[in-house]
Amino acid sequence: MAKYDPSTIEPKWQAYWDENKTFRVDDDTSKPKYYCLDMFPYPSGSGLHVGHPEGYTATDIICRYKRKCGYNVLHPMGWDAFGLPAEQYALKTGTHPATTTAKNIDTFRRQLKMLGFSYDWDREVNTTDPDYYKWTQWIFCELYKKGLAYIAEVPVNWCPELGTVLANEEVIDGKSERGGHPVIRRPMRQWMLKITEYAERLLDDLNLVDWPTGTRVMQEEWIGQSFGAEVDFKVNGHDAQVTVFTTRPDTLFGATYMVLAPEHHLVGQITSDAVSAEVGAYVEQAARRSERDRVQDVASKTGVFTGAYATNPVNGKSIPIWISDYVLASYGTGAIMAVPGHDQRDWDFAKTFDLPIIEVISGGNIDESAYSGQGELVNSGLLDGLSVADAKKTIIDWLESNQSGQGTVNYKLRDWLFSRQRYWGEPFPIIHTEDGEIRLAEQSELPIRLPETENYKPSGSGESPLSNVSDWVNVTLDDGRLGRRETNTMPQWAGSCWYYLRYIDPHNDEQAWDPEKEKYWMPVDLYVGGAEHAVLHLLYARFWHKVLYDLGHVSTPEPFMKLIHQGIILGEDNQKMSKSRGNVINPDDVVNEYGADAMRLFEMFMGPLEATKPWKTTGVDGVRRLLDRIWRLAVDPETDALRVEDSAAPDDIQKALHRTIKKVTEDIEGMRFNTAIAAMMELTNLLTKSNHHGRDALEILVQLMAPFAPHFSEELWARLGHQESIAYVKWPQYDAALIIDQMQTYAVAINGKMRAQIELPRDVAKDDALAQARGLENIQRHMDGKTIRKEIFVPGRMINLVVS
RNA sequence: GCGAGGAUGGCGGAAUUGGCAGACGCACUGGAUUUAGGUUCCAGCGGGGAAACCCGUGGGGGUUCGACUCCCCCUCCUCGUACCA
Repeated sequence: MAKYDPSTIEPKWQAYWDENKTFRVDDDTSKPKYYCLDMFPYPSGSGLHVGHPEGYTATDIICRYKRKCGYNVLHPMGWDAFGLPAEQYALKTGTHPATTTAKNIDTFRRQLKMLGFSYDWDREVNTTDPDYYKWTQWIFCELYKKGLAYIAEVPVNWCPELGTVLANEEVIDGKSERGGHPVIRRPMRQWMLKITEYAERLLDDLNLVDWPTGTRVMQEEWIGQSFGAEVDFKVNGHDAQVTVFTTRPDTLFGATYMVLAPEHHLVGQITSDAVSAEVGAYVEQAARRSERDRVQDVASKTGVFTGAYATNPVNGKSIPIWISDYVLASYGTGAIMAVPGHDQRDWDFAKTFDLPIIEVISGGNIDESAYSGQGELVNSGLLDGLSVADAKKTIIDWLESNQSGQGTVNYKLRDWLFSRQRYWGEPFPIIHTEDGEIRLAEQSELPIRLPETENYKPSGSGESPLSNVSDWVNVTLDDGRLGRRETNTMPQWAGSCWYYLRYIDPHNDEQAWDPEKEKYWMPVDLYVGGAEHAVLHLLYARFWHKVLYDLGHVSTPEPFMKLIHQGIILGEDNQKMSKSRGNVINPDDVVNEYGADAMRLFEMFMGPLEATKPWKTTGVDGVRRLLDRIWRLAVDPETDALRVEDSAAPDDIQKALHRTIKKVTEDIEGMRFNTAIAAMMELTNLLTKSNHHGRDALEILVQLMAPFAPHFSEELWARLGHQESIAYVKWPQYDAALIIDQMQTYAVAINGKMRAQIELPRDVAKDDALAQARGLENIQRHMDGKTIRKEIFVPGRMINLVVS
């Protein structure tokens, strides 16, 4: 082999790493730890696309670098393998989802190994493995015992076509995200997790983590904390009261009507006979539309008067009670007091139905629009003359002392719908006994395995296919009672909520993980994955983690300290890659043509990690050329002999070498891989141009390349005469003294325009520098006949002469 | 609407955070080597201009000796979100 040939050296070194367990990690607590986590993939049937290796290459570079810096690095990989596609494939072909999943995982693993990622494969986890989901079930038991899991009849997104209930995020425009089938709302018995109980801490503890601001903001908005008050309005002529939530209790005197959500439990009770038909029709119509549909049309307001009135506790005034779908049943109390003077939605509604509008905050013009700014309270009795902030305090005190309400904090966050009507998910460790008890499995009974079956069809009633497997569903308890297993399964999020903990101790069959190991490895230092998980996965995982923290199972309040989202890689046509557009790049093809190291380099060279950027196959030529050139610096392409000399590097090369060490080190730390590669290209260009083959220079360059192009670097390192893998060879250090220039090039400008350059000693005195600059020929020419007004001297950089 | 991010050569992108705009790479052009090249090497490559110079980082204003960088206004793009009381 004369030329650089990735197709022979890459498999060679992958085999070497496998055989020597080069990247196996021990719990060596004498070394500082670094836990670097990739979001594990769903092993789809189509295999890896080029987007996956982007994040994985970035973390692999960090990990390989950290190892060389003496860290004990945990860098694992696994499979988030439950999910609908394998089940749908089973329906179509009869292939068991486990078979499909195993096959897909084999493809993914092969592709990841092909790219030379330094995972500790002994720690691979698979969410569908009973030895894994045993502990997912165990965590559910812990949640249940803590009172955080409950059953509720909740209106859910029922998709008849898929025979399953979908999460809100899986419904787009009233259609299922997968397949585009119609979705309707229907109440169903569901498992819920009380994530709302953790709302405040999930919000506050965002301060403990180093996350992208966009992601933090999204989580904050999703949690949606707002401060306000609950106010009780007595319904006239009924033994009932309507409690509303408002963030503007200061505007209580401006409430001119109330609105209940159509689903509000009091609607039936308070509606007067005269309008019951009309109200009934409106309620029915609202029920047919999904919540998402209902909020589509923000501009126009609809609603119906119930015929009932309520009394404003603060002034005893009677105000009409309406129903409208602009009030959401699932937020706050499902009822509002309407203050059209100071809330645009209420204003729009009041205008539509000709309801009175009263000004209670001065400063706006309520004839034109609602005024939501600051101002002085007016028409508000005891609040008159106060500021908005003071009025809020005063009225909350008044409400509390008059038993008419209290200050509260409200959240947009809702409890987590945690059951799916599917086969291919974790079974709940729950038996419903004939006498109505909900019996949780003992730990010794876990895992509750998925039964083998040929029938994956949804029962149609809404129950999962598991209900078809009667000898699994029906059980007799030790005490002789009969029972039915829970037939719902857990959502795909379940397994991904805690996989990072299982990596710590993946083969433990006594417990989910050893607390001592957890203390050493947690928290995750760096977590890299797609921005599409900014809210759901990351919020759910944080929730579980906090519960586990409260139960003493983990030692840190937050699981993921630093978070980075890799950008999306577009097709060469600047469009999102998709099969239908035919612009998908297959990593296998790229590796075949250019090699894995070139693929890795190019993924990093394209641009900043977090940016969205288009793929360009000819661009791979550039990084491949880098590898070829470095190769030729070390190996004679004619004879395949090493052509390294032991001669010392001249000063300019020495300087460039140490500058490159500095640059690459800092860029890796800052995850600026594109500029790190550019720096190595510059060094390579210099060595090539200088025809320099010094051992010192080459060894350093190979070391710097090692995290980026690991096979290539191992091969050259070995050829350079080293017996050991380069993986743990100490990262090169730069000598700061060698980087300093004794002479520096200054730009000399007149009125800010660069007119000349001058070489000056590093420690040149200002006056000296200015004098020399003034003497330059081109400077003289530009100053001719003008007076110097000001002289700027920036040490090491430039001189600016201001003339007129 | 709201929130976050962005706009720099033909293209992807750099710019030590206020100090020589366009590093590095792709594409392209010219030259050398080669029987040949999707090879290698050398040189060029923002626009205008023989040149001196002039213009140039989405647009407009401002601060400054000096602005891709800071401030104000506007346009467009991408992502997220959407009556949350």
